Amino acid sequence: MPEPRTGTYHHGDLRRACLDIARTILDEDGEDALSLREVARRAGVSANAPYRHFRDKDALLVGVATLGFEELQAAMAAAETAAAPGLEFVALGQAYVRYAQEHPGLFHLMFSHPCGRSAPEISAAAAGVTALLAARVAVIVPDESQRQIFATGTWSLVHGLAVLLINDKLTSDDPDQLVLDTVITVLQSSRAVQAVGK
Amino acid sequence: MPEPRTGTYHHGDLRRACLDIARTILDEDGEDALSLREVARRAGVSANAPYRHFRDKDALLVGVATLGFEELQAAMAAAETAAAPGLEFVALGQAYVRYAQEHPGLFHLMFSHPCGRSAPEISAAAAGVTALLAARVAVIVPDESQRQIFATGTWSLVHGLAVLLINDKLTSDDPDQLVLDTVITVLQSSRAVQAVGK
DNA sequence: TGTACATCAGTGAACGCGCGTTCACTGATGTAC
DNA sequence: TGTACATCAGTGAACGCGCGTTCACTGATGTAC
Repeated sequence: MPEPRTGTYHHGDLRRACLDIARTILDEDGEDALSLREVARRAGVSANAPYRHFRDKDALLVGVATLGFEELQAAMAAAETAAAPGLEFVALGQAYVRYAQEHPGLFHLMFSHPCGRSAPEISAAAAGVTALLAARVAVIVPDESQRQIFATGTWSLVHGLAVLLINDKLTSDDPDQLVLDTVITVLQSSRAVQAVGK
Repeated sequence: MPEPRTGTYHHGDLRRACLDIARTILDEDGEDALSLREVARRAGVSANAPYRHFRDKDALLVGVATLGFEELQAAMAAAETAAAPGLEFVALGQAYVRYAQEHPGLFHLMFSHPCGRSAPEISAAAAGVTALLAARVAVIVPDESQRQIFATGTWSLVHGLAVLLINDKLTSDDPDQLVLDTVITVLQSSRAVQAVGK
């Protein structure tokens, strides 16, 4: 990571700086406050310097969203590794919700911005997250025919929690516990399904 | 519903017209396309005529979001009434997801716009929806201590499905079936929990 | 090692745009007498 | 029933703003010889 050589004409790593600044703006002031000009301003650079690194505003957004998915995946993977045996899946969900709460603006951009519908870069990064979930589901749901619906259901559950918490539609002083309680309910159901299956 | 008297200076019911037009813009062109000026334009009225009916742009948004919650509640109530015995809860979820898919822009405004955080009008309308869910939960989950977590979990699940479907993160050619499958999974869990409780 | 030159990453001024909002106004409506 | 007048719901022009983006430019960097 090349430190910006102060005093020089060139910035050092303006692309990276723009991405970081955009993240900060998103989380602190929300999507409406995120403009290319504001990013340039905070980077201490002229209004169109970012155009050397991003074709247009959308390209910046795509970059930030992609970064977000990669970070989310890393956070989830770390939580899964650190989890107590048997609680890996719950840990994934908790990390997911935690990330959303720590980066509400970014999370919103990642999942709700129109640019995410067309950018393959974002889709690829998002696929990393879902793959992580799918792998864990494969471990805890032996019945293959149940896996897809279980994965979709739990992902939706956790995503719904994240979104509702972010938007103050749900309040909890202990989101980790909330994820645990709700996900455990579904986990029990999966055992019930297996029992029924026998 | 007073029809606009064509040819007269006065519009008839500009307030209502603005709300309807705003809804349409939201669903057809998204939140970014929704401006007071565009609403006025489509209503065939001068740019500041809406100010006779809304203090500012936020007031219009609050009005639209409130309308949305009332409509959502009505749609859910109707679905609940029409449902086959035992499937009322699933019907509520299906109606919820269906409404989201039919009105993606509006749904997004209702749940994700900052103005929703401060407007008591919106909170009140949203409470109507959650009350509907809570009432049904009370019927199907006899164990009172389980009700809250069950209500939160299922709401999140259904909300997550809605959001992910709207944003193309999940694809399904039969959303009703998807809701049924995922919610049923949780319903089975509730029976499992009851069984365990005995 | 030194120099010429292509390329890269910035600058600063300017563009047109649509927006929210305000102003002074006027035509339409409805009510008191 | 007719009229004076207050009020309501519009008009049209204008404001300042920040935005995305483009232009012609220049200083810094790195490479070929």
